[in-house]
Amino acid sequence: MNSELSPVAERRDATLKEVAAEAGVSRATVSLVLRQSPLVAAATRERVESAILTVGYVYNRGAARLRTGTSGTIGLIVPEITNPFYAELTAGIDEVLDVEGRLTYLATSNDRPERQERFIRRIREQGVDGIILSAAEGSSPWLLRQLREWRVPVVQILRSIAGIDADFVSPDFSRGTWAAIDHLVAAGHRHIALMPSAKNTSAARERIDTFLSALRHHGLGPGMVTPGASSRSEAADRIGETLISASPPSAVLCHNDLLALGVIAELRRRGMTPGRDLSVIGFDDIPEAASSVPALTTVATLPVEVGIQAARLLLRRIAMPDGAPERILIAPRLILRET
Amino acid sequence: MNSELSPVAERRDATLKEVAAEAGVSRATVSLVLRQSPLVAAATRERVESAILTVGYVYNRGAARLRTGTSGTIGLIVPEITNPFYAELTAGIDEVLDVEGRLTYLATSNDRPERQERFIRRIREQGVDGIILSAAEGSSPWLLRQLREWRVPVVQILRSIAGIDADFVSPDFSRGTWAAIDHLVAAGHRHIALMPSAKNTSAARERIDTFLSALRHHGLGPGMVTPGASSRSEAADRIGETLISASPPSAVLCHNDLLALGVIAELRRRGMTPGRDLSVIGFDDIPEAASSVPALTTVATLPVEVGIQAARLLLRRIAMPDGAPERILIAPRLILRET
DNA sequence: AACGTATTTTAGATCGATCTAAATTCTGTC
DNA sequence: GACAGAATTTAGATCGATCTAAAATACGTT
Repeated sequence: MNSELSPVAERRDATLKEVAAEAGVSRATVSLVLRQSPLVAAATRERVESAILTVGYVYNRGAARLRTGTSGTIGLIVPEITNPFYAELTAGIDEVLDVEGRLTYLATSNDRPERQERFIRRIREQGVDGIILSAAEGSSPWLLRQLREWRVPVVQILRSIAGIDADFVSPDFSRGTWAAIDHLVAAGHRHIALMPSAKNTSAARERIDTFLSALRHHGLGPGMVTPGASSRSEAADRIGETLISASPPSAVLCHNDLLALGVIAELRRRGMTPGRDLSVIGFDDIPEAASSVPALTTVATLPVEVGIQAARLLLRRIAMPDGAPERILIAPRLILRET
Repeated sequence: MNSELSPVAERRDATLKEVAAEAGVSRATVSLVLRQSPLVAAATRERVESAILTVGYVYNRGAARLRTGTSGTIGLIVPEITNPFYAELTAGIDEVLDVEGRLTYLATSNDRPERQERFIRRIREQGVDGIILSAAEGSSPWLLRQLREWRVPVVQILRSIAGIDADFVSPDFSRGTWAAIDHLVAAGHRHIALMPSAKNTSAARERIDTFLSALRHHGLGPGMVTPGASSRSEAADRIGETLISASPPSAVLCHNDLLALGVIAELRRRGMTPGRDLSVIGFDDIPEAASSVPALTTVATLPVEVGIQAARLLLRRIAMPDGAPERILIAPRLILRET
């Protein structure tokens, strides 16, 4: 290298002012061109547009936000992005926002409320136009009230914080649970167990309640709920304990596919055949469900669709902050495979 | 409800000015308090801090960026978030940025360069401080040169655009490939195939080149490279075609675990035993690899670690824009299971 | 050519923070 | 109590856009 101290060029992006100078018009005119205003004459517009290219202009959205109050961004908070369900959901959201020209801030809360609140504070500082929230386990209802007071549009997904009538998009877990139980009962099962999530969320509680009602409706006793699990291996342990109990079930409905796959693995380890010795049904229909051996029977919850609907609802809410809250439930589909 | 037209309160967030009024000091002083300046007297600081709470102040980072030129955000571009590898990588990045107090814009390019460029333009308008990029297939080298000219710090991950000496973090695919081939050769295999990705990326080409060199090194002919695949089912088709060829291989190394799982599924469908009739090795060690039946032998590429290193490197680069480019390769681990 | 109307363009204030340079207040000393 | 020097506080300009209200220009009639 030649110059030892080569001073950083410190080239800042070109601004409106430079474009205006290049095109020989005022800043206000350039601004009008940028916003596609019909006010400006065709010839002027062309001159400005080529000036924009020659000076390499970059729109400064932060500066614009100062006046317009909108940033073109939204925040997405999920418990964990490594869960395939949330990954697909994120893809659905991204699809909608991309065509709308908006950007997404992503954060994973790891189900820790304080991390979630930290993130919310930060995106508020950035001036997000709205938030899609799958609340961390243990989030306080106070949080949602706070957000409402701040007038930040929020759409909740999958999990809803109790006691507040807010926008909400989710698979219809209740309907999915009914479908699974009806199917098992029709197949002759009389002793059915539920393996719930170890997490105490609205989505988990809803499934337990529905499970119990469905069994009662079919006249099948109080119903057996195993201890909760939150990973494959925990699910394997739980099903192991359950199988040696006094009256083991002939079918088990699991909170999600990961747990169901854990159950299957344990059955095979014990030389049992999933689908014959114990029927297993999961929730979600993650890619692995179709390709596992044996293939998993499951309730598909269509995460991409949930994401798309959530994004669309948020956009509507941003446009109409005082409209009535909506509740959108995506109908799940029972997918019969081998277990 | 009582008031039919309840006019939207249009309550904007409180600003520095209001805090200043409440605390009886100037805006400048409040600003100093916010930035933890040692200049301000303890008593004043306290007064300001309580004023901040009582008026419900929200820092406006957009306004600050106008003066400071930094936004506290970075952009992350991945081909697809639904790939478990990228999901874990994202989690690693998120972990680092959370403790650093920064926010992440997430976008998925779906391997479409125009979508990728659209996203880059948008985050530039927002003034991102840096970008972590896993370039879409077919990205032009021009893009990276452009970014450099714009002086946006960029760290590439996994895939690197040719011809430019830039910051790069990736699993050491070459080393992983050697480890897998050495293992197969030591196990007695003489006819080894590679099933590459259908995508033409640097990561794919590197694996093919290394595979060929490794075989040559072991004196095992030119080496057999099957047509590429990019999904489980494509992998199944490809391996089907390969098995009926004149001299079928006794082992196959796959571009990633998803392809390897597709291969295994096809073998089972044909009544063959993976690991005996055909050895199969994947790349990545996604969660499913450990739990599939039979469990998949694979080269673990430690996505979380890659994410963490990439985030740290980007932060270093933002702090020192003109430092020498770094290349960080994460050593993979061969995990022997049943295939 | 003069006039009224319609079309374009612009000057200057503004959004909410930071920065600079200067003003103010506080200390300790004599 | 006056003064130098340190510690604290502040007025006002500034970042890059948008907005308002007014100015400049063009156009069609008579």
